[in-house]
Amino acid sequence: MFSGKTNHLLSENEIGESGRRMKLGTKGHYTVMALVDLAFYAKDKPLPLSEIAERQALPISYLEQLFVKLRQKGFVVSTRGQQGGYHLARKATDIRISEILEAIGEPIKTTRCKNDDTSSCLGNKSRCLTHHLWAGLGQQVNQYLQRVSLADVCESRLP
Amino acid sequence: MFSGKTNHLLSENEIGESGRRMKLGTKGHYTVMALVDLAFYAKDKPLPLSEIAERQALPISYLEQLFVKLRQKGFVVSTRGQQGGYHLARKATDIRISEILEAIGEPIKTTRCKNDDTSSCLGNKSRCLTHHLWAGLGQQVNQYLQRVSLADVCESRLP
DNA sequence: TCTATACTTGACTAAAATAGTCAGGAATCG
DNA sequence: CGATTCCTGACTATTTTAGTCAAGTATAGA
Repeated sequence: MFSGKTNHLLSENEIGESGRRMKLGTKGHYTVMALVDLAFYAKDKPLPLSEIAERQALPISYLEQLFVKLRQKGFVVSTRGQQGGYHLARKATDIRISEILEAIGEPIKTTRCKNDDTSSCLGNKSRCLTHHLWAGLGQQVNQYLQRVSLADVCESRLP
Repeated sequence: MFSGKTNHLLSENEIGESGRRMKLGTKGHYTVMALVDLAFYAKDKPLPLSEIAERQALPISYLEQLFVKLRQKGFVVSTRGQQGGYHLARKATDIRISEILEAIGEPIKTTRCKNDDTSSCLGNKSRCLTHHLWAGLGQQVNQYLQRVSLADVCESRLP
C-alpha cells in the first residue's frame, strides 16, 4: 500500500479538473472523417450514420455519441425516421477544423496551466520559460487548424 | 460481460503497438523544464537531480527515470558520488526540443497510420483526405519544435 | 576505510483517460 | 403498424500516465 505524499507537484496555478493535454485520439479523428464524408456524400438527402459508419469503417454507436454533440453545437441537422439522417447545418467552407475539435471536447492544450498568462509562474524563472515554449507551440497548432476548413480538407487544399 | 467484436476498426495499415497519439504530458514537460534548469544553473559543476527537483518542484524519482534516457541518448553526462550530478553533454544551442521529446519517448504523431505515406488509404477517398490534414498538422508541430533549441527557450527567443 | 551523496536499475501500481459497448426509447415514413 | 433512424445515458475493458519503491553501484571526502 502506498502512502506517497505528492504535494510537491502541481501548485495552485496549475491544471485541475478541466484541462486536457495536447492530443489527438480517435475521437477527433473519427469526427473529422465523418464530417468529411458527410460533406462529400450528403448533397441533397440526409445521410444516415449507418452509411458513414460502413464507408469509413467506424463503430456506429461511437459515431452516435459524437453526432449528439455536433448537433447540439449546430454543425449538423438531424432528420429522424426512415430516409432520415444528418446533413451539414453550415457551409463546409465555413466550418473550421478547430471548431470541430472544440465541439466534441478535444481542444488542444499544450500548457498545463489554467490561464495562458504567465503571471502565475513568478518566482521560478526556468519554469516560466518553458511555459512560453508550449504556449508558442499551441499557437502554431491552433493557427493551422483555424486556417483549414472542412471544404479545404475535402478538396485537398491544405496550407 | 462484453463480447463485442471490434474488427471493423483499424484496418491493417493502421496503428499497432508502437504508434503514439499527438500529446504532451508531464513527461515531456518535466524533461524540458529539467534541461532548461540544467542549462541555466550547471555552469561549471555537475548539478545533482535533487537540486533540480527542489527548484522545479518535481518528484525526484520520476526525474531519475527521465535522466536515464537522456544520458543513454547522449544529452547529458553523469558524475556519481558526492559532488556528482549531471551536466549537458552538448551545447544548449545544439539541442532541439524535438530531439528531447523523441529521446524520452514522447514523439508527436498526429496520424494513426504506421507509415506516413498515403498509399495505403487507397479505396477510401475521404478517409485518405483527413490523412493529409493530420500529416500537415504534424509537419507544423515538428517544424516548430525543430526550430527551437534549448538555448532559445532559456533566452526566451521563440519564433 | 567508512560513510554520505548521488546516480542506476527495474519492478510495481493507482488513477485517469480512452475508446468504445449496450440497452432501451422516441420520432417519422411508408 | 413496423422498419428505420436518431437519441440518451449508463456502463466498462484496456491503455496510458504519472508516478512510487526497493535495492543496488560508484565516488568523494573525512
